[in-house]
Amino acid sequence: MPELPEVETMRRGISRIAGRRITGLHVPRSRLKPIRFEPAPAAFRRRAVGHTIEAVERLGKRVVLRLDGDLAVVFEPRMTGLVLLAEPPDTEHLRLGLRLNGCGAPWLWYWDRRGLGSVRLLSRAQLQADLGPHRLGPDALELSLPVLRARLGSSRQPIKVALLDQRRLAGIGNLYASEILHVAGIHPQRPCDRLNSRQWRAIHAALRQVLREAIRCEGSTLGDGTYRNALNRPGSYQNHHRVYQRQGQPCPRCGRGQVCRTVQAQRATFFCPRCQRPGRRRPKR
DNA sequence: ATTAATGTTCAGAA
DNA sequence: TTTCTGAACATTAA
Repeated sequence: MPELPEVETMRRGISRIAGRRITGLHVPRSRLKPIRFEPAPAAFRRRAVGHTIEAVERLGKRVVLRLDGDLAVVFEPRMTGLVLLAEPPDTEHLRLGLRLNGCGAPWLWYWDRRGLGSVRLLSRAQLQADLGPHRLGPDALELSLPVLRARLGSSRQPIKVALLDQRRLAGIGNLYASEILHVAGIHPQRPCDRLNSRQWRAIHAALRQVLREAIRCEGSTLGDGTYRNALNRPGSYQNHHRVYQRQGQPCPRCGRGQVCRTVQAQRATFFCPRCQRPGRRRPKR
């Protein structure tokens, strides 16, 4: 579930570790199936220990520690991964600890309940090959309106589905796609290539508004309570959700429509059928 | 007890 | 080229 706002919150929460050196690695033994670890823990330890964290960055939905020596540690939380400076929620699902030099919180943890995420140590070349611009589109937060339109405008995909494509633009996931389109007043099934300039402007504005507000709230902690910031505290944007997982409830915008749940590309989509009209068919000549 | 649902990414197919 | 489908995994709710 961590999407751009949650991952950005993680990044900010651990940014203070910049300048510290990795002095050790702890990989808890567990009965669970191990997460994707690259390279294997022994080689990871050999190559990472001794290097200094020069910067803490975000690439789409991933947290990247830039190390000296052209190395990078990439955390990819996918569904349930957390990057923490505080004590993890439990030890059962703890996957990795990085010991750092200096006083204060000397451990950086990676915790992942479902274990779909990964931790990788990559060279600059590997990072470029795996997460370069041909694999990841421009960051959703820094996207200008013309770039947004250039990257989505000619697609025949429904707008909701296109917003989730990380090669087109990076950072938006299932929750925020529904929220953004509700704020923009656009039906999620509308094909990209049939949106007009006014509608692209609305999507661009809504995208920025929703993501910024969600970051301010430190992300959304859903019902299962999995997502936490780096200090193991929940976000609060779930209290501002307009449509996500609110099917059957009245639309907070018009007050009259009932929020609908549908499925697109095997993912749940939420929208108000009254505020988000499918739009007219192409005018007859 | 079984099944569905959860959301992200990738491999492989259409 | 573009788009679509299923699998990966752990847990909870129905």
